[in-house]
Amino acid sequence: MLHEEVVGRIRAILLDGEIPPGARIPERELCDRLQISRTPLREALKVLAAEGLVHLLPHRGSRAAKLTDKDMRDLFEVCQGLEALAGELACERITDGEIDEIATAHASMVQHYREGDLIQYYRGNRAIHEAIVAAAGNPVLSGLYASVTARIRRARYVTPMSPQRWAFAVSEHEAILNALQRRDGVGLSHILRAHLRHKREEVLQAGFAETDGSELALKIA
Amino acid sequence: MLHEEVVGRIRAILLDGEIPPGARIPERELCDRLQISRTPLREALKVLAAEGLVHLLPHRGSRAAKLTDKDMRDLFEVCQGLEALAGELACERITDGEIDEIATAHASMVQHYREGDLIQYYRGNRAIHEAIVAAAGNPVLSGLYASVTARIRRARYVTPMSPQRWAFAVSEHEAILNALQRRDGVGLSHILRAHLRHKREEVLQAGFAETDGSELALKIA
DNA sequence: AGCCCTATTTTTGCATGCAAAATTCGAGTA
DNA sequence: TACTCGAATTTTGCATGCAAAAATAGGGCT
Repeated sequence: MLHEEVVGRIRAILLDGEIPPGARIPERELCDRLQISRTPLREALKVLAAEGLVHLLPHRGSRAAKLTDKDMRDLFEVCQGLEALAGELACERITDGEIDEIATAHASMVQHYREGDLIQYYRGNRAIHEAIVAAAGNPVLSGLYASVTARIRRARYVTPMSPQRWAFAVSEHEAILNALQRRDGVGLSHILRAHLRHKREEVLQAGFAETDGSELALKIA
Repeated sequence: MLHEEVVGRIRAILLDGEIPPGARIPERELCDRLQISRTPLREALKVLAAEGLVHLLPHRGSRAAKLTDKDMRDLFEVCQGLEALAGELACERITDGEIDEIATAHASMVQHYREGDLIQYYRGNRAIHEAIVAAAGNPVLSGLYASVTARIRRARYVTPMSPQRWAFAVSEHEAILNALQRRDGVGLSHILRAHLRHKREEVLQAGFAETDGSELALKIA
């Protein structure tokens, strides 16, 4: 198994919440599961620590990172900046074909909205945001965006929405598509920022800051 | 020696160009120099690879990353976005005391300009940009900024400037300080973007894309 | 019982060793 | 001389083992 694959698999385990935020990362257990020894596992953990997904405590092992409200706010803030930049750049560089693809994805997402399928709606939603970032044609930007969005993915794409809020989010997406089709970079960047600001308020209001295992147990109980 | 220290020291070696871009990273030699074994060294190299400072080639070791013109453009583009965001946030959050500190740093930088001391000018310049980012009060942003700017540091703060260009850069900095003092976030973000765009054009025009050891040898010869 | 101090166990962090892959070197050929 | 093919050497990637630190358990004390 390649180094990048190890990193990817552990990342997935963390993002899925299989190891809940704040919980200790069972080194030995992961070694057994991934069929690797401690050396490559620990290499991967250090990389994930640099990404912010893992906290390393000297001589005390590693824990799945736990996001506070402040972390969440900071991450959304940066995400707004990155998507705004991506929107502007995308409008300069996107091809007609790519716009058509996004329009198709948009239509499909709206269909899921009409059907009330939140899971599929979120899936399409995320694909659109990622397509816009990809259209910016800047791999550095794509990389930072991937790293930042990974950390807020669950909050962003799991939080339930009120019918009003959902309807409004869809209308924002209409505006996003529209600005993209007009290649209005400044307009698109403003809409994206507002769109994400709203999402952030929603997430924080829902109290989605991550808890450690014990608090989680309390919440579930 | 702590893990973070190992990463830091290797990063410094790479940023100083002691191991030139494109050159092979001599594992054994670094082990001797840092007085550590291969295990912690390799952990650090994987982290630096995730940061983009090192390229890992499976079964072929690691090399100091080499920036192409495109990489440089992409990095500056993202840097523009990050500084613009930082400028807006800073105007919302910066204290009067912090503004005074930046004003002092600015005055000192202008003095270095008058004295024609480019090295000291760049040092002060960098301190101001970093202070603005710090004033944004967003550690996630600060982290990404640090990582992006590290990669373009040499290009950004080493390229010589024509007298006209230097004078203009100073005038841009006057405007930056002014916007900050007026807490004009939108204005500041525009100035910062333009400022960085000009710097990027300058750097690319100077042909600062990084070369590998052999090309470097040719340039020096 | 509650608390603290010590002995045992577990876990961490790193050096080392070994198999596999890649690179280098050299002999043989054209 | 230039080139190719193959053996020797070096380097990489990982499993393992060991010393040090931390967590845990247990016994004695108040």
